[in-house]
Amino acid sequence: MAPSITESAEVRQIKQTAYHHGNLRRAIIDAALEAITESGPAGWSLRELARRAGVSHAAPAHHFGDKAGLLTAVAAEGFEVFADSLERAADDVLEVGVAYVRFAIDHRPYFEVMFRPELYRMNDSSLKTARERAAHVLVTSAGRLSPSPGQDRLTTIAAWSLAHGFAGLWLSGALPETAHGDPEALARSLIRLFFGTTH
Amino acid sequence: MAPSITESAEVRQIKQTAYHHGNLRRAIIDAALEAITESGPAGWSLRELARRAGVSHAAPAHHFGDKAGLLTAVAAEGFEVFADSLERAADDVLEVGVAYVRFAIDHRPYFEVMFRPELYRMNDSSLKTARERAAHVLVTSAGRLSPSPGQDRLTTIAAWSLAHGFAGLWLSGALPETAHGDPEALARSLIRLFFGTTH
DNA sequence: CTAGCTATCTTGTCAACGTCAAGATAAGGT
DNA sequence: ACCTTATCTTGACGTTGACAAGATAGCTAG
Repeated sequence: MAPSITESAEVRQIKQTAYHHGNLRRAIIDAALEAITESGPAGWSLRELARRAGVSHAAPAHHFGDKAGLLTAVAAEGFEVFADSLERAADDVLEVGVAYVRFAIDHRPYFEVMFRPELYRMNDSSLKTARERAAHVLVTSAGRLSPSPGQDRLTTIAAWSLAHGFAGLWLSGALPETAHGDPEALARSLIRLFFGTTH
Repeated sequence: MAPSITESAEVRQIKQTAYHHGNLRRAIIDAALEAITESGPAGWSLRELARRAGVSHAAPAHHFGDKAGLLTAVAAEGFEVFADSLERAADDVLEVGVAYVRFAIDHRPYFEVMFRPELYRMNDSSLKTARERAAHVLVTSAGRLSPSPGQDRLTTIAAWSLAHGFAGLWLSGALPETAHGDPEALARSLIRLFFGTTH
């Protein structure tokens, strides 16, 4: 550290009084993810995020425009991580479902924004492409499970609903006490129960 | 103004300038349901609801305490309508699932609050009893579907997840274009697909 | 190396918000 | 007829999202 000549990036990261933050965009998104984890996608303010990042109250606006803009960025990033996770499991249909549930639990703040379209702007291009990338994995992998050729569509929606519903119920704490334990293992059992014991 | 004899209830309902509203609690909840339908469970203000009901900005506080109090009342009422709907279908397991989805779509504003515990206070007693009443129907009816006696718990969670997930995906508009049409008929097909053709 | 250009951040402001406190009004029982 | 209580209003305070204008610094051309 402590470079002698120029105000390098390292110095800027350390001293909080610097005029330029260095990577405020990332810092605000990270602060938003933290805040969403603590109190949901609406339990915080832009000004609070700015305070956490050590900048003035109007600084975030330059990067995101407004609150919906920030949530659009969060949702877009979420769909990208989501699509990556699903694609990594795309070979095995069971694992796609497990990856769906694991994403919701491991990346809860993303998940809580992504499926709440009224919070952000769905016409964002990077968001749309990532979203379609994730949907593609779901449709192609779940279609393989179809018992009869005419039921691809139905089977896909069913598998998707099962994973999505379990994730949502788990996150909202609505499941009865008997459902405690490891959510990933439980999800695996659920999917197996439905699609036979092919795995 | 200047009523001749008595300020009857009819008069009070008509003239908006009356000091007492008549049934402000109901009016505010109804206004909240409307506002949630239009812009989600966070896209409105208490003051806006007061304006819609034609009362001053602080009037709602007397009935609900604060915003979370109002949302608690909405959630409690929602769980009661929900439990009623499920109980009415409790004979037929397939119909319980259909009733679940239909409630989410027909009473969307309730549904959007009920499964977001961070919005309200879960320790409300009337809310808890209605919530347990609904859960009881789900557990007992879905348990009957279990293929083997040891899998009651898993079967219940699976059926619940399927209905809940389909409802949530439908409401958020996340399903692909191929899934358009009548959601109730689609839900019926989904449940049949999973639990065999016993119906 | 320096002059200016542009991205980035700050400061100041505004209307609207949730909440509280204090007062006004009406309803209903004694 | 009174008066107690529930209901609603008025006014205020600190906070919020958004906007406008100014300050600062990194970058590029000359």
